Amino acid sequence: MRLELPDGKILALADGATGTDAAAAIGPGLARAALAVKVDGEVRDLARPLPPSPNGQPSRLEVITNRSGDDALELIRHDTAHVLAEAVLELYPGVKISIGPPIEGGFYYDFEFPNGVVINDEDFPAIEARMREHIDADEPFVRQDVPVSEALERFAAEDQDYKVELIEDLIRNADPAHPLETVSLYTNGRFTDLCRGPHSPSTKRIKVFKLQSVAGAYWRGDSSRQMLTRVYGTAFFSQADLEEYLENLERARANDHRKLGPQLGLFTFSDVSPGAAFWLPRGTEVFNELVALSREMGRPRGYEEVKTPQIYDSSLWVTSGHWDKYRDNMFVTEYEGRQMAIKPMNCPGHCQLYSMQRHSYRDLPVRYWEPGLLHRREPGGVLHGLLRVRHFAQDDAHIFCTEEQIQDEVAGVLDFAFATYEIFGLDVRLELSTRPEQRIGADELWDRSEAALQRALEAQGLDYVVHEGDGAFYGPKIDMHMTDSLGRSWQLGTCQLDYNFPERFHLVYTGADNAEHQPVLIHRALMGSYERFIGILLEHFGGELPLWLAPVQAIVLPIADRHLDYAESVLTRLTDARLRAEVDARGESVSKQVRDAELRKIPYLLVVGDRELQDDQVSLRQHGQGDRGTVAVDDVISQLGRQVNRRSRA
RNA sequence: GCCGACGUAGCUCAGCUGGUAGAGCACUUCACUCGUAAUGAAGGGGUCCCCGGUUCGAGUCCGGGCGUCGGCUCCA
Repeated sequence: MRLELPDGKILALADGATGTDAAAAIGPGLARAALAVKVDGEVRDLARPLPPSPNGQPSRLEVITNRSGDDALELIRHDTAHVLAEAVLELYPGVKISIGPPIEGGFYYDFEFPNGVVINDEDFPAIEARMREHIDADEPFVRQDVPVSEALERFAAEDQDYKVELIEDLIRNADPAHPLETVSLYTNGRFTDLCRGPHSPSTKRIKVFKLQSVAGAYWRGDSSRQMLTRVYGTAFFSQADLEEYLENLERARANDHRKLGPQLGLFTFSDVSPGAAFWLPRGTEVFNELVALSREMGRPRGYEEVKTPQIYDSSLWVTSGHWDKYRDNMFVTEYEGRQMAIKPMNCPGHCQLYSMQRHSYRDLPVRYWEPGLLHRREPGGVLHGLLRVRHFAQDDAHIFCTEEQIQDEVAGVLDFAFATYEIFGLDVRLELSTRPEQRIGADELWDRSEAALQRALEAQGLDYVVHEGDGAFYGPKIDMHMTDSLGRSWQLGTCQLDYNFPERFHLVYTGADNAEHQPVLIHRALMGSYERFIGILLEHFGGELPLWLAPVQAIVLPIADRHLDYAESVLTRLTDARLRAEVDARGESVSKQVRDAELRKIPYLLVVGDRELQDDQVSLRQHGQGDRGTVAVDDVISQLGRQVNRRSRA
């Protein structure tokens, strides 16, 4: 067989040659360092025969070593997961093992511990020590392809119910034309696991590893099933790499908005209202700037601001379908014998508002925008700083349009979204979510809606992934996602196409034919919730918000008390120019004032002393950039003003 | 909601095996009036998350609740 190496050379080997043979043929050093081979993109064990190339062309072959980056890390992390299971089985007799894949940054393994056994991170040292023994023992990973019946018997005999279930599912899900005959098992030491592979040659290839945390995780991700104990860990080829990884994690934690927010005096939380932020004056400034941005950008795009009630009769929620599907997640109240609910979303209110007017086709699209306050009864376990709250405001709009206008409107929403994200330099990922199992409306309407959204995405040549079944109960949607400081993904914007609410609310417009027609509804939010958006922004900027958004844009630092009057006069001029500024009047040393202002990440520090006072100047210092020299007060004001007006990011 | 951990001053944390609470920062006052990342001294400040229990005695042990954190499930 012929193989093409990364440098373009062609390697000829006998048929049936293994990955080991290939590595050895290239060089003895490589053979020693080899962990696996990658053939036409598929990572395979060294010991396995290389697959015949599909079309007579040479297969592309790459030998994976510890310098192969993620491919190599994934291998040893998967190896480490096996060693973890091996150690846990020995230390906790009766434990049932389920699955243990490599993941971004590490691996996990899920266990069911025997009754009454609870483990936590205090148990890690003992488990790690046992793992270390197996690694030092240099146990080879041996692959065996065995008949399914044999595998089933084996795991049933060991009471490994989860493995039995996995094999049974593999059998069930196999292509009927090619029923499953064998499954692969990997053995290292006395431990054998059902596993697709691949693995490195032996446990000795794991250099450094660390168990990180335990967590609960449902078997097969199904909340109606057994909760297992998941142990997370990671592995690297060197101690230095591990340490760098841990330091990065630590740094990311410093950028956590839950830390930055209170630190910068933006918001806090209190037990008296879990899941709802208390916005301090500085945070409220930031919040209001974002609302102003939405308003300012929406106006020329034809959005009209409206205000709708917070609390509605349950009949409205029955009409919208929320009463059936989401009542448990709404705050319900009652007075004067009427059942009421606080709005968890704005759409029913906007539909109600639309329905109370007459609309001509000439008026469409109607675009109602409202930075509406919403409350959702989120279960306690899901709350997360500003990113998942019970009380929040959305930059929510509802577009009522004709079917012919859908393409343009969705395109307009996407343009608006990208224009917004561009201001902050945010990269978003697009997801198209299609009809969920629990839904309202005819399938034919869903067909049209999904197709329309897909066309809009493709017309603009945008990259997106499809999430089957993740749509809203009333329509499919395009979601825009961002990642937080710890790599978790959060939805910001959404654009949802809905034929259902217009029908349920009997929405109409008068067409050119003087007959009544039903409009289509587009739900959209771009920042998502202002709360979540601020959380993401704080992490994105590491707390160093751009000048236009900074809660305090400039602080005047008097060198001595005799400069206080001058400092105050500079402050007045800054404030008159609509800049958010302060004077540090504490009488501390300049060094101390500078330090504190830098820690508060205030963009500009204006130091004033005898020299500046004389010439109507300030000594300008920019956050993180140091001294910028002496500048006339008027120049500072106009310079900052320009920067604010441009909403520049620098 | 589920699994695990945690909950001490505004913040960050210390408080060993139960004997009635401590530091740094912040804050107040006084002195210093200072030229770009911490001037010094003194002082005020705590239902040790809440409710029960064990005990002569609970911040510390036990049970329940609430909240937070890490995950899982969910997220209109």
